[in-house]
Parts: sequence; C-alpha cells; structure tokens
Amino acid sequence: MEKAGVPEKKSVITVLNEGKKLANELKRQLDPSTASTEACDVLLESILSSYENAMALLALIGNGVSPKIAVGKLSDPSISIEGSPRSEGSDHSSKKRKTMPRWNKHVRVCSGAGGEAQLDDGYNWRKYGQKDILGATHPRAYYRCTHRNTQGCLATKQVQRADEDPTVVEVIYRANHSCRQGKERKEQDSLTCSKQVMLVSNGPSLVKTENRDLIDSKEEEDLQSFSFPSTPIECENVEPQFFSEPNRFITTSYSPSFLSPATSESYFSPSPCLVDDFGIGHSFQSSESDFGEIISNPTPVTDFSLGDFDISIDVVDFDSHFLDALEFF
DNA sequence: ACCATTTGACCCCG
DNA sequence: CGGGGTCAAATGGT
Repeated sequence: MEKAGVPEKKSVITVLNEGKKLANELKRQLDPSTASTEACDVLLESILSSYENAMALLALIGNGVSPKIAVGKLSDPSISIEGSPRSEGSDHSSKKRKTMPRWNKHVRVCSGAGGEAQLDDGYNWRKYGQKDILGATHPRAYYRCTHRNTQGCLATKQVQRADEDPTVVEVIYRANHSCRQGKERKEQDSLTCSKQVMLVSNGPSLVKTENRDLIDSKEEEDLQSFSFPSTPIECENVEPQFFSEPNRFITTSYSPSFLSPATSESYFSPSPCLVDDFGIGHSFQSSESDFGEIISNPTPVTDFSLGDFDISIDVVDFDSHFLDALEFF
C-alpha cells in the first residue's frame, strides 16, 4: 500500500465517494421495473456505512488520532498475551496484557449452511474454555491457536453468538498468529493485499447479489490479521508488525468476491452469507476496551463496510501506552 | 495413544 | 465480591 502521509483525509473522501456511488446505484435500483429489494437493502446499508465510516474518520482526525493507530503492534513474541496467568509461566505482566491488540469481527452465519461448521477460518484453533456471559443469552467460547505450545503462537479468539440473532457470531481476535500457518497465510495476504488498494472501494453491492445464489458460506471466523484482511480468506496477517503500512486499516476492503475465487472457497466463501446479511464486521481495538460496545457501535467506531465486510476500528479506548508504542514506529 | 472438547475451579481485576 | 478469562482434569473421538 501506499504510504500516504495523511491517509485520513483521503480516506474520508474515498469513503464518501463510495457512498455517493452506492447512492447512485440505489437510485437506479429504485426503478420500479428493476427493483430488487435485496439489492436495495444492501445498497442502503452500504451507504449508511459509508456515512458512518466517514464520520468516524473525521472524528478521529479531529482528535488528532490517526486511524491507523487503531491497531497495535504486537509483534513481539515475547509479549505474552494473556496467556496463562497463573500456573505455568505465571509471568503474567499486566502491562503486556494491556498492549495486546484486539479486533473483532461480526459474522453472520448462514443458517442454511450448517451453522456451526462455518466457524472455520483456516487456522487451527483449540477451544480452551467457555463461559456464560452476564447479560448474554449465549455463552462465549475461548479458543487459542493449536500451535501455541509447539510454536508459541499466541493468537486467540473468542466466539459468541449475538443474543438476538443467533445467526450472527461475534469473533474477537487477539494477537496475531506467529505460527507457521499464520505466516504462510500472511504471505499470501500480502500478495493479495498489495493488489488491493486502499479503501474500500468496491462496488460490492453488485457482487453481493450475485453471490447470493451460492450458499454455503463458511465464514466465520477468524482472521486475524490486522492487516486486514483482505480477504478473510487469504489474508491474515499475522505478523510482527502490525502496521507496517500506513494505511492498512483502511485498506481493507475488498470483497472477497473480487479476490480470487479460488481461494475463497476455502473459507469464507464470499458468498451468500456475507452478502445477504452483510453482516460481517471487523473492529479492532487496542487492548482492552470492551467490545460489547463495539457491537452496538455507540461510539466512534469506524465501520467500513465494504459490502461484505465491515471493519470497524475502535479507537475509543486507546491505551496511552499503546499510542506511545505506535509512535515508536 | 493422541488430540480436541467439556467443564468446574481458579485467578485477576474493577 | 463478582464477572470475565484461563487452566487443567475428565471425557470423548479417531
């Protein structure tokens, strides 16, 4: 990606232009003869997201916060996540814990497709716990990378179904994969990512519609990268440095469909689910903020929805440390 | 036998 | 003190 010095402004413009395009598309769709409710819904949502994204970006800029910051750098393998506090290496240093970046993604699982099976993003996860969360009807499941012991991969994720809509699954990721598997993916990503350029520009809506016929999506879960994914599928970056590239966060975009389909098959097929529901969202935060809020987006969250994915960056609770760390780079 | 999931206990933190 | 996150023994699957 490019490294623009000031991606923010550009980002806002891009987002707004995207919204404009979408609005025009919607206008077209409104023609009675060709009206498509679904298409309109998708467009509408996309438009609204564009506005939200733009506003969120503006808010960030106003605060003097560079959006890219939203992410953290966790590269340091030494940083142990919150791994195991007590027993074993009880070397838990709360500091590190706080700096752990985390991002989340909302995924809508297509009920038809078999729901649960969909939580497979290509990484190997091992469930290590489940908890009933206060106020939530569904329990939260905790997963860690299978290679944690063998390769020291600290990636973890939490999966929880939305209270009201069980088809929506929220996935919170922490730490990037440092395992071999993660790296491989990441490399792939970078290829892909480099192709895709910044911001969300895609005209997803159309795409979405097309995909609708397919059904099985498997999506779900995880991606962990900060870098975002370009595609959930292939791009996961796991790496040491989160943002080596400046505009990554904004980069996001793209709809899987645009990417090479081949890959998409594996997980996340761009498909239907995403499309229809358009319910996928990503957001990341640096360490601890709560993500409960993210979901509802009360705050300044940027949501890029590209059609298929919504990425949101939550900048609200940055940890000052976190910011410091970023400045470092 | 190995590996993943389940599940109650335990720990940290607000 | 209680919620959230993790551990680890028990259990199940291949």
